[in-house]
Amino acid sequence: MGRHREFDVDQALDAVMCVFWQKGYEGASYTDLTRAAGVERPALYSAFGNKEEMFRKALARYYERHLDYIPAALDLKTAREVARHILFSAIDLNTRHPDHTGCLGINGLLAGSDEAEPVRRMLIEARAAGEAQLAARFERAKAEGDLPPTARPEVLAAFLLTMLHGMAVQAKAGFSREKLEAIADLALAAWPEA
Amino acid sequence: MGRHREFDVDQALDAVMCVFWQKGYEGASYTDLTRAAGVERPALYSAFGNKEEMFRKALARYYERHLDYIPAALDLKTAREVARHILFSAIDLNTRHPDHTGCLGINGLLAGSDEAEPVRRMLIEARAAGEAQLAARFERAKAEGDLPPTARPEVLAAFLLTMLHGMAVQAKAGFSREKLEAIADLALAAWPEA
DNA sequence: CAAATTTATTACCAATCGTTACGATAATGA
DNA sequence: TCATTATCGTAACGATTGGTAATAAATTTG
Repeated sequence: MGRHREFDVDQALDAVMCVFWQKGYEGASYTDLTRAAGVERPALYSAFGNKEEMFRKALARYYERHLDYIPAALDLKTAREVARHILFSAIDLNTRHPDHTGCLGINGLLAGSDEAEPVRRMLIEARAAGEAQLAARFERAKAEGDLPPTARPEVLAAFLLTMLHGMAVQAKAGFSREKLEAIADLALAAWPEA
Repeated sequence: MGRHREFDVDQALDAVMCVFWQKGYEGASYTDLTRAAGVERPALYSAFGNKEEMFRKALARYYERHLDYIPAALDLKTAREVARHILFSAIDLNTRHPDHTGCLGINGLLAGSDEAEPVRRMLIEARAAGEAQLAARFERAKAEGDLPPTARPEVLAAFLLTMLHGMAVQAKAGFSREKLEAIADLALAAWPEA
């Protein structure tokens, strides 16, 4: 019963996700968001809740649509393949869209007013969850003899994420895909051999 | 002639620098800045100009007070020593102050509204200048036989900065100094030997 | 001491922030 | 057809944003 929605909620969520991607959480105003979604303000509220919940939904979509290369990478055979796949997939993600470079999960993490701290914590926790997945995968690789006994899985996971986030920063600073790929190759040179 | 300033301009600049460090450019409001500086709003304007100019001055101070380890590192004997010194100095800087972790030069770089784009460009240019210095230093190292003939100085500089900025992100996410040091050691393992 | 000049304080400005009443509109069920 | 129900766009809310006039206080110069 009642009137039907005139806009596509999924499409609107994609649009606001891109705005958050480009400008971060606080940098994205409702004026930006409504313009991108092609929908007036109250429609966004009824569909997604307030700004923080809308960001949370956009972040979830980002993980499932654009960070799906991470679970895919975890299924690869060796730790090195996992690392290589993640690095180069991230480079592609960080540079493919010229109007929103870098990583949505990082762009809003570094700074913000006190009001935005719940969002920053949300991003920090999401990052930590990914790190834990990686560490577990490398732990398994070590047990399987795929990494040397001296390898420290949690350090390898942290190192890989550091490269990832560093490249996200460089991408925001305008680095080309080729330059990032050269960096990733250098990082892989530090990867321990079985 | 005229009345004297009742507050220490240098001290006030240090205070606002810390606020920018913690919250980024847009995340720092004048309410935050005046409270930190212990000075009313018009006094900040008369001393530093508007917010953007104040940030520029704070950034300049940050470079000369906290990023002075970079020019110092450039004078070291070998490229590896340069890299090592920069990495570990950055870790110290990123973790020494619990209330403003990470790097001021990065925290405001990733995201922001359209209004803040001049500041983002300012930070991007400052980053690029540092990268150019590093690349020149490693070029020299290659000429001096300190790096192998196959080494690519500009890639090494970019790699080092990627690690630096990645660690700045991790520091914002709460990484400990010990964890960052383990990561830095791993990065140095990728460094080419002469 | 008086004039001149600079700073400090208070109060205010227009604009924008995130959020929400409200009445009009459209689709359903009786 | 008519009442009900949900969504629409408009327009406004109070709070806060960066930025200033206006005035009081303080110090130097004549």
